Amino acid sequence: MDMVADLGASRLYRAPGESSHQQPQRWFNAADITVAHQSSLLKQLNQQRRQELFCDCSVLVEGQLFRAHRNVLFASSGYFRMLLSQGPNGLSDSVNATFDVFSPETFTVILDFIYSGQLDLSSHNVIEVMSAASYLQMNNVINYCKNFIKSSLDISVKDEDSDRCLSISETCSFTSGPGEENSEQQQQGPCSVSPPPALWTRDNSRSQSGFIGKDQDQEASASALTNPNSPANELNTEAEDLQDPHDPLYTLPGAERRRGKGGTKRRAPNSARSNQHEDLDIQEARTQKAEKAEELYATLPQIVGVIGHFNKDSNPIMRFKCPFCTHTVKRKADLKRHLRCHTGERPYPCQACNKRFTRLEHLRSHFETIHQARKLVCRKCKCQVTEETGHVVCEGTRRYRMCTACIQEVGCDNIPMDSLEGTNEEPALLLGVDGEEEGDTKRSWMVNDEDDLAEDSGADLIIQQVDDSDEELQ
DNA sequence: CTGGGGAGGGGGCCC
DNA sequence: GGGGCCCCCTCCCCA
Repeated sequence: MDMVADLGASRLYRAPGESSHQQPQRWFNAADITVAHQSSLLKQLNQQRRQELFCDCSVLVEGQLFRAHRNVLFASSGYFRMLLSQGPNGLSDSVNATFDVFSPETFTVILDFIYSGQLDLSSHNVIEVMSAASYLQMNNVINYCKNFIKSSLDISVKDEDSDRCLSISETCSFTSGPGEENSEQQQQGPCSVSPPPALWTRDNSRSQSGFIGKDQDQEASASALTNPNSPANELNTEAEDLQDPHDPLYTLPGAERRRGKGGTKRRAPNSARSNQHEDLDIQEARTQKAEKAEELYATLPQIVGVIGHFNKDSNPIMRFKCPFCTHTVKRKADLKRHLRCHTGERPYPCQACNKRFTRLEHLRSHFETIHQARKLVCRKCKCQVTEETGHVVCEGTRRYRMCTACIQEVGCDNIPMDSLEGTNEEPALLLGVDGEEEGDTKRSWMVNDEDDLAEDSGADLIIQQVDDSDEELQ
């Protein structure tokens, strides 16, 4: 094979047996050759695995036996790296691993990915695959799952792009590195100088550039897949790598909040309603988000239970692991609560300012602080006031208290005072999902305290605990 | 630029 | 399992 051109890092080679005067010439890129070789090697290893040739590692998943090569597992999974490196060097005996925290079907997907670079994800298996990948410390698989979920749920991007909203029921298949499909594409001609990007193939044949190009994160991820030196492609050896806060793919809704909080805060409560179309889009997106979050929750119980810790008697303690991060909790209910920070679900809207919250207690706290002026502290001089001395001042939907002295100092004319005494206005209500008043339990934090509320009852404020879909209908 | 305070969010845990 | 409380942390605003 003659080297005919040197394009820096990318060298071109002429195919064997072809002279320079033969037409048409077939040029080979050095990267193409590498990729083709990797593909061929992986294929070979996969064949050996299927024929159980040279397999020196047995993995038992819920009673089903998988045979594999320990060096392949070692190179692919931080868990196996840890497991295999604990054994004596030069071990000739086969190594066994047993798992009960994920299903054989899930491990099949993982193993197929290890040996082919293709990850068969669907809405039905993505959570379980992600959880298993997290357990096995396979960062690249986690990232693919994140991308899949991100594109399906569109959970972490506030500006919902309807073009990118994929149906979660669609099946998706990722190809990483030198897969068969890749190599086919690469041999299309001499023009392919750079390595082909990772394939994102979907049933509806969404164009890869169209999808990836809209999101730099995804683009980075795609290039990382093809670049063996990319940090995202490096195999994880550190536990903390599982949730890298600097990982561009790991955009927590919480992080989004922190970045965008100021903007949201500055926005007038009703400004969002200025554009009816925008409103409808947001409502539609919220409905989708809530539905998909529900679908996500529905898949959880079978996969998140892991035994990760031991108590003082060395008995295992069951903990529930978040499929999105390394966080574990004792109770499934706590996990469900935690998951809201990943799904972006905010089921508790404040009817006074439309702000939404992940928890009822946060809504309550917000309402009491912002709209009820429950704090018996003068906002100006911070002195303690009473129901009598602390006059409630209205500022839009916001209310706070000021002492008599501060009010006189500022000047009564400048302050919109709350005309509470003798008002006939409706007290604040907490309504149920269907718009009816809820029982005493849920009303207690707002309505039972009639004495406190008497002063604030001028607010025609209604708080509803509704789910998204209900709210959209209003 | 910096520190304090307000507001919001998340985790642990009890009822 | 849900509700609620407490605590801590982060972010933003403002003086």
